[in-house]
Amino acid sequence: MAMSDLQTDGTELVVLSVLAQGPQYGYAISKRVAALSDGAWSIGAGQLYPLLSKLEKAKLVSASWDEVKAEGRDEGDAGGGRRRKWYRLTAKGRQRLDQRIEAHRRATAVLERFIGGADVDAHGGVA
Amino acid sequence: MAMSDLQTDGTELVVLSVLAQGPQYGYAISKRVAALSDGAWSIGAGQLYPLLSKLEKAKLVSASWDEVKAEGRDEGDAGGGRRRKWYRLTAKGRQRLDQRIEAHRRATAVLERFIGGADVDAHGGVA
DNA sequence: TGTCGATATATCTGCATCCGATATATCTAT
DNA sequence: ATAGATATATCGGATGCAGATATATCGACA
Repeated sequence: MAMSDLQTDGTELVVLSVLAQGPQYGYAISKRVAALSDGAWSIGAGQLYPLLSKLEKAKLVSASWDEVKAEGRDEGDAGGGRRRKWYRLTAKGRQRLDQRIEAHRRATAVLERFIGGADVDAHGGVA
Repeated sequence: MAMSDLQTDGTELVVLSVLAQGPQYGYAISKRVAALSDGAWSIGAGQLYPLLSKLEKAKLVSASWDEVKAEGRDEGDAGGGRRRKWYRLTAKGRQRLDQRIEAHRRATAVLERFIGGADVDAHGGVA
């Protein structure tokens, strides 16, 4: 296992986490990421949709287009455009998420060993 | 700022951390990473040397070849091959390391918000 | 003496990912 | 009518990862 545990698709972990809180459609996912991170993170469309496709092919999520009420729309949702594709986590996706969370915690713990050593001002000469 | 804060060269952070504990040459750095991570991580030569070159060009580290004692070698070092290139952290490199550490801590804190939500079994149907 | 494995540095290259740009279309508000 | 937000999707340049390859020295063992 190479160093890449630190990174290997951090986006996947975040998207899977959002989906663990309930079904969402793509655009809402990107908004949720921005909101939960206070604008610090953003997932662009060019990254999100390929990722969702990949997750769908891997059966980590299942997807379905919603019924479009062309007119009507009596409900109070001020919501936007139609043609929404909803994604929900599969059991397999939930397992993957748990794996990724555990891998992340392990990687963070290991990294702390490196950082901990570096935090202390323990070096001699600085050129 | 995109999601890539989570990753953006985790290798650089690790190498800089190792160098913060004192000057090292390339091969020793890769061994130290393996040792400190209990073999969980490894930095291949194909990744390490280009990175060290990059860090040197960016003046984050300074490098110098050691004097080779062709014969002699009275000291007790059982050490291996010659032609060692030693790297040491510069002041600029130390600053970069501190930045990277802080960025990592921020990113980890944000990620915990996502994971924290996902940790709780708070989703409805699993397909 | 001869060969093997470890030490040591370095480049090349295939693959995947990141993410800005582009395309299309609908809905809301002014 | 026009602009901006909503919504999905693909393309392509830039970058990074990591295995393969190349070269050379040193210690150990038969």
